[in-house]
Amino acid sequence: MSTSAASDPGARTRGRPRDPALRERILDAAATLAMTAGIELGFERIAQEAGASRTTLYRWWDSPQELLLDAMLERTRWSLDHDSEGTAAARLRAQVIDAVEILSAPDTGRPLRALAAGALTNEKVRASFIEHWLEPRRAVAATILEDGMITGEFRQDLDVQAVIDALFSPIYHRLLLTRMPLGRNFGETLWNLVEPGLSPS
Amino acid sequence: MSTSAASDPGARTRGRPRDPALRERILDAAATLAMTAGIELGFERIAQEAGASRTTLYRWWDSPQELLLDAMLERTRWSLDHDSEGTAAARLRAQVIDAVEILSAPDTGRPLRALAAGALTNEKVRASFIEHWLEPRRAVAATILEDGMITGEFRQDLDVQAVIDALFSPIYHRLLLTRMPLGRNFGETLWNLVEPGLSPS
Amino acid sequence: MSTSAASDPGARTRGRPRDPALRERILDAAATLAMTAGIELGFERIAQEAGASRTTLYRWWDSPQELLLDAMLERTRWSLDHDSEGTAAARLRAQVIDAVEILSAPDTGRPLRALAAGALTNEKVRASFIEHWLEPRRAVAATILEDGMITGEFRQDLDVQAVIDALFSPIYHRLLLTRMPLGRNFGETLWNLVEPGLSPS
Amino acid sequence: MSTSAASDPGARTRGRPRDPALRERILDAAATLAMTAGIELGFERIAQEAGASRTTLYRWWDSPQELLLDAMLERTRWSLDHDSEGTAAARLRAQVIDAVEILSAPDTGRPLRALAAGALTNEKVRASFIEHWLEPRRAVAATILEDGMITGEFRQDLDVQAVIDALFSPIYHRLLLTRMPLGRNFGETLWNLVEPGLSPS
DNA sequence: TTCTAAGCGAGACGGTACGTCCCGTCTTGAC
DNA sequence: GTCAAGACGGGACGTACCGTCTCGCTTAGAA
Repeated sequence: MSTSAASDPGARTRGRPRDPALRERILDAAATLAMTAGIELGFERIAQEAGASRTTLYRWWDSPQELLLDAMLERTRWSLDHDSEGTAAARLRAQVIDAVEILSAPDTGRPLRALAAGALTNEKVRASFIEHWLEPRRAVAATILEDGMITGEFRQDLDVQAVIDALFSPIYHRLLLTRMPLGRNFGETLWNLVEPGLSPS
Repeated sequence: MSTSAASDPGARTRGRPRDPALRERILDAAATLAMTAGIELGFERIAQEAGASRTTLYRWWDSPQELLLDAMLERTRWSLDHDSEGTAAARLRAQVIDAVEILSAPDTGRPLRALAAGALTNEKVRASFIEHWLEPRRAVAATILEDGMITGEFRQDLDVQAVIDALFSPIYHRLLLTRMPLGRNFGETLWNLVEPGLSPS
Repeated sequence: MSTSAASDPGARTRGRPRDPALRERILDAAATLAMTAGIELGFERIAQEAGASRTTLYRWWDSPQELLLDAMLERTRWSLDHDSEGTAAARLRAQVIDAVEILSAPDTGRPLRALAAGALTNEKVRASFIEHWLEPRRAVAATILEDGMITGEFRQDLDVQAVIDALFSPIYHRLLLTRMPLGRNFGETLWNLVEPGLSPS
Repeated sequence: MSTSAASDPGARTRGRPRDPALRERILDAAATLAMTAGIELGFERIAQEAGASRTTLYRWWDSPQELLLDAMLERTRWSLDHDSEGTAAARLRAQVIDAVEILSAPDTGRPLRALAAGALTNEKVRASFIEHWLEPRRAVAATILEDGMITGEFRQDLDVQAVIDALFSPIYHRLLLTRMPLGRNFGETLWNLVEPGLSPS
């Protein structure tokens, strides 16, 4: 149910059609609540905030966090598109810096905390979160890394996943747990630290 | 109240003294539940498991997660002691490998997930978790790094906190979110990746 | 909420309609418990006895005693109807004897004790108890008394409320506090005692 | 334990003697609380108010209400002494008027409500209440009535207990349940109403 | 003086009921 | 078929007292 945003356009169904505006209101409400209020996200509150019925939420989503994930996915298009020009190093560096920038913004970072909390609590949420949020972004980085390995810009024997972990997980770590400053330069610091390990010989 | 494990030895108080065996039973119950069952940790279940009264738990802890943190702190002494011999690099490398080892063990990793979930939900839990779990371990690594910087083994201009993030947060990331394999070699891979960024020029 | 037994017949409301059978089961449970067990009446036990959820009781009543009052009001129609034939004296006398009879029956008297205990503890219960239980019955007696005063059967200067007190409060007193025998003749004794004070000159 | 105010004077016991001042403070606290606050009387609050330990209260009384009864008995000596001069009618009339006066005073009436509530809830309290409070006062009235019956001032066939009920229970009824005005004249009204039923033929 | 019994305060502990919150399911009527 | 409204069972929460207990300190008479 969740994250199946599209209702197949050709599907001519009987009965009252789903209200698209309502869906938007619900997603908005979830995003707003996740940003302003704390972590406590429940169908009850979202429904109230959206002026919708709780029943409706249950019809379309299995948990508030999956709902929130839908909201986040529609509202944050970050770093799924990227330049294909320049060196692999430059492109990867830009990715890291972008990530810091976006995750430090409250309207992305805050809901992400709620999402992460959900992922830790609920296995299904975790799977969705990885599949629809983390993995697509890791894939972009992976592509760049593999490009660089092919062109010889990077070492041939890199463990791609480990590199991605080293570059990006510190950002999530600071956002979610330590709350250390996520300033502009943190991305650069991180890159400078890991970059030497990428170059050949 | 929580994490104030210290039993003031000279404190001759009036009133019935606290039952130490009971405390142990409770901490055990929490640790066990956190390892076997899922994340859902509640005073109700812990009390039942420990054969204690729910009221008693409320008397001593503010939340199940703080209770669990106490249990973890008493049961996991990991990496607060470390050799002071060998090169800084070797000692730091050992730290990373140790961390992987211990966090991948179920009786540490599982409760840690519950703890992290609590930290994301409850600000007070987060503070305690950082103060009593994360920070002491980061401090050890920080000391080694600073040693290496003084002896010239590492670059002078390292951002110590960022280095620690790069080395350790990937482990937590895999444990908590991606659940990618946390095998023996992951520590080494990580170290090999970051190490070049530590050496001077 | 309480004692608003009225089901507005025309009220076509949206939402799932209230289950009338459930309501009956709850009232029955309360009445039964109040009769058999002691005074300790709690939502917990009533819910269990009725096979209902505690939440449901809270939805409809503010206290177990108000619930019980509802039950009593629906089950005891005593002395709200009365003959309008015969002398005022005869009718009043019948009222008193009736009262003794009914209050000495366990299925009315026992719950009434619980109700009175509630009325002493909880101001709201007291108000309801007076409004819905005591007052309507006093009103009947008052009407008879006033009839008699108009026709000259009784003295003109009677303090109606005081007469009612003298005639009926001894019954409650015996039921609730002294537990002295509430036999058939007690009503007659009482009547014979007070009656001389009612006649003119 | 309760209502055994006197420590047998000859009893020379070992050990620390009971602190009489403390006992007074506790009784005072109970009386004060019963007068000002509502009905909710508990050992917890009394102990706090009296600056005593809860344990101490449990040592000496079985329930807060029994404690309160002790307090009332020591503080209210009402109508246990009475004139033995004048006609029986005059003396009985004075008794009724006195009762109204005293029960309408807040420092007697309010605690009495708490006491009555306890009597309805707890069988032991009820027994004590009747034995030490109600019965002694009824006995005085009974004596007067019997005097009058012997002298021929009253009818020979009176049901003494019923007469007492008719005269006094309305006062308790108003105090405890209806809260109708308990003014000066209520006693007289009551007397005037019942008195005709007492005189011979 | 020392011993011993009791009074007393402090506080731990198990336990019960409370009233609330949110959850997930259901049943209805309206669109 | 969608949606709002709302009843219902259920579980956990955090709190308030309750009654019992185990301490240590104190106060006395008895040995």
